[in-house]
Amino acid sequence: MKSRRSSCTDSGSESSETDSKTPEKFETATKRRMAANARERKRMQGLNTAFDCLRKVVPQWGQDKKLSKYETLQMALSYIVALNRILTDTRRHAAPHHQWLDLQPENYSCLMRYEHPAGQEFLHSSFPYEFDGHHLHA
DNA sequence: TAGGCCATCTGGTCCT
DNA sequence: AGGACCAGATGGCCTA
Repeated sequence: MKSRRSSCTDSGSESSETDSKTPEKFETATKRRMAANARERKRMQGLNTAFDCLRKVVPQWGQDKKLSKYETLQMALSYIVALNRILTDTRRHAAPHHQWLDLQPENYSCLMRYEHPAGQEFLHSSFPYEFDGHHLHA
């Protein structure tokens, strides 16, 4: 755990003046700030854990380089779109005796919760990578 | 050394 | 009132 700030740390030295008019108020404000900082650290750690989980299920460029957060989100998005297309194509060509393949959208819609700001149009954009089962190729 | 990425702090806003 | 969430600021680490 490294502290990135040298000038203002958990000491709460930047509490507002109104909160620190008396030593008691200063102390409570400091404690509140420290507690808030700790909560924020924990929240961000949870977020990073979620990113790590996502990295494990998303195709990687290679074993050596870890995807950045932004890249992870972009890759997950593209990957989901690609999987959705595979499912759609499979359903279209599946023979009747392959009913296990005939998934209904509600059965995998949990994978499609992401809504791109650009709207539904995004879902029809093409997956920009080739996936060989383990790695992606541009 | 510049730029990218990241962790942390902080104050504001919203929600319970 | 207090916690969750968010975005901006800051500064450290790493790589080309």
